[in-house]
Amino acid sequence: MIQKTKLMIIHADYTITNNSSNIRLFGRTEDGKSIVLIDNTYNPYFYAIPKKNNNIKSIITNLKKIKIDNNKNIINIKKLELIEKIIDGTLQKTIKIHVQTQSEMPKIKEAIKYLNPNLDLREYDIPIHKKYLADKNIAPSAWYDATYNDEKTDIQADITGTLLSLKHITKQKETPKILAFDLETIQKKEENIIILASVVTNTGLKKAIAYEKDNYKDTILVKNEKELIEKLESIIKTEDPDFIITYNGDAFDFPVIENRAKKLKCTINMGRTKNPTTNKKKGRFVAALVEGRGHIDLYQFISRIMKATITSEILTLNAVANELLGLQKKDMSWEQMKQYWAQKKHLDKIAEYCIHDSYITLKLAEHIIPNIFALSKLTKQTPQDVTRMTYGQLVEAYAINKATTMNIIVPNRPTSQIMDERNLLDAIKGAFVVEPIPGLHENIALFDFRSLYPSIIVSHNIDPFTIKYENCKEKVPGFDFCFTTKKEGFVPQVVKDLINERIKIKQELKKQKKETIKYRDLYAQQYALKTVSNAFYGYLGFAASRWYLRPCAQATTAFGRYYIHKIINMAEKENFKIIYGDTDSIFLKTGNTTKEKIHEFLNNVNKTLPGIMELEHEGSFIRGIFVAKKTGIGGAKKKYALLDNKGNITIRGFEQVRRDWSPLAKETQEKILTLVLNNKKQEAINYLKQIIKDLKDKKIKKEKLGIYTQLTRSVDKYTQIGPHVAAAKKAIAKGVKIHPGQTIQYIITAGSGKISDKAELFEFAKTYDSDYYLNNQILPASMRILSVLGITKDDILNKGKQKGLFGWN
DNA sequence: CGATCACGGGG
DNA sequence: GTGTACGTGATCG
Repeated sequence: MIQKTKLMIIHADYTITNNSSNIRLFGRTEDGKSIVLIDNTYNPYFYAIPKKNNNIKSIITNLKKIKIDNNKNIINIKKLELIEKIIDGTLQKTIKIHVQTQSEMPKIKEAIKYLNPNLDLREYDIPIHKKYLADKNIAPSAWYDATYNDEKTDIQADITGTLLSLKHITKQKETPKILAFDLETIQKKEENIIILASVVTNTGLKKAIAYEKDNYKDTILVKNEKELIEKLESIIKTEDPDFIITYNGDAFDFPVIENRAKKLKCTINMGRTKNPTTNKKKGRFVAALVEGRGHIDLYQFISRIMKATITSEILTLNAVANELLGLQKKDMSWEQMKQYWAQKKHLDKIAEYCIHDSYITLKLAEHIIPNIFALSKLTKQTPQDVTRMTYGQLVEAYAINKATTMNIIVPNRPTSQIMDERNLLDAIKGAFVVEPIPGLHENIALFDFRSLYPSIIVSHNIDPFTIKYENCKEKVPGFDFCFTTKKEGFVPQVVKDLINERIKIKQELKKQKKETIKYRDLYAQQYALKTVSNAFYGYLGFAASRWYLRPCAQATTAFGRYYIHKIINMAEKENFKIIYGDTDSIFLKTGNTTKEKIHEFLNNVNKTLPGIMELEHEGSFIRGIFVAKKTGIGGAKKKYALLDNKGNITIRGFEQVRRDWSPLAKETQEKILTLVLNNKKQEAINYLKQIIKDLKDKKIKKEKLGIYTQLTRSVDKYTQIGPHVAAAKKAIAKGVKIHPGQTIQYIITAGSGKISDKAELFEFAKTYDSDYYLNNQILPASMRILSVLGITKDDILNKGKQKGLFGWN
């Protein structure tokens, strides 16, 4: 029976059943029902472009004859069409080749290549469901009016059916059902075993699952770990969320579940289809994909996309939730949890901790999902895909969609050979960098170009089909070519649309009240537009790019260097001192300059800039510390810390917060940085001296000196014996069992020889090596900051002035 | 010095 | 679904 509904599409994929192609659209209806609509009318296709002088008719006749014997199944081309497409800027006759299923595509492609090697094959390397969304102009996470035929399938959903039609509608409210879960684990032998889990939904569920008894709140007690996993699965199935949310679930929670499920002999399926949940390799990462729902791993999205706008240097759940929401995790250290579990005490505290983690993850998802949806709509990728895409991939998806609507054939992905060739070329000359003047500076103004590279691409019409090598009025600085402004190129056109759309939305944004849904969504939209337009330049010069346009990338950075130079010259004329400049931003020492003067400077600069280019006053700071780059050639590293008049500290590049540093080194660096930025230089020095004294007097607690490092393999597989390997080897000799993948804690003990000679497992360490912790941990971490204030190691160690304050030798 | 190994997130 | 993706610092040899 023909039915009608309004639905929000949350996920899409492609399957082959009974040798026919199915696009599955998963969604949620207006009245909260889960729905799956299947489109079985769409067949995969690709293009074959004949050479200009080829006889197209005879090519088509030959193609029609293709018959491949594939295990008694005869494969042939389903349909051939002769159409016109834009290829390399001009309209050309093109053969569109439809096939039955994606799996037949490579075989037919082979056959065509064999029969007619001159044909240029295109668009065979775009996943089918992505092509479908581009062709039909369907955006996931948007709302549609659908008509469908009611039909039963084996997919778990309130409504299933065959899609008849789909029409986009505007709808403001988007409230998908989301569920966050979290695991607590303990390392046992080579494995992480699950001790507790928690689930929180945006419809009010808040539960922990445990299998050891205690006085819990909001906790379901099951018999064992296996039942815990099964309970988690069954809760997810009953709750039937559109999105499963985790924080680092790709790399941790899902692989742990998969491993344990295998060991405990149960299969795990959190999805809507009959296929089990799998962890798929994607390059050096693993993605945990749940069929029929989206698995959104917030960490993936934050570390790839939102990192650029987050001030925190570390991206732990605690740091990110604290910055974006003001929420913090409950206080419980890793060691503490291990102890509770070993003693089977305070397990209720672990449950509380775990529920709170899920809760924070859910709140973070509610905050971030508008951004994910906006990017999803813009690039027509599913939210699940968007959260795992890099900038380059987002640009590529956007460009593929644009090309499709403009009747342009998408260039192929480069072969690995071509990529190697591209990588062998000299690196494209990058941005201009003014080395920072090291030290503590007062009254700093930060200026940056609004979307420098996109605005250069548009203002100078940078595109492969607008390049001119003759009759140039204004050449690209340092190159012998220019770009004609007579006709607009594909790249500038696409980038201009993105920029104009963003300007429109930002104007609309001004009219809206903050804290409203409308405001939130518009903000997310402009953020998505900014994300994609800013990434365009990088994509032009990226070796794996379908639109690899080396001269265009070169021209873009050349103009970038030209304009930043120009600003610097203008600033110097105004007697502003340049503290640091990089790519699109400069830090100026403003001294006693008034706000008016600063704005006058800004206006003067902007009058000289062409097209849509614009310099902005990003902010002023009362104090900042800048560090010269440590070594050699290449781009300078961003390394500075700033303090604004509200007491906010922005830190860039002091990324020493790693687990292979001792807590003492981390704490000391943090403390010193805060003191220095608050103009308490002497206190910082005193603090450091006190730490050093305590270290020498053996007053430092052992816990502050432990260093965590993972053994990635068994100890006999190492060619280089580092401290962690040496410590492990000694422990094994004493009968301790250490497994590959285990993270060990060690201490550098007193003694002589190499560092690794002195490394002992935490539990065996009776002493510590003050010199090591001083010279290899505390001093490097602290001096990175103090040295820019002109303080030397000798000043700290009181060398040369009075001999050994605490009797070093 | 170059080669090797680890970090990131999670627990 | 054909993506084997980074960029940087510490220690060994």
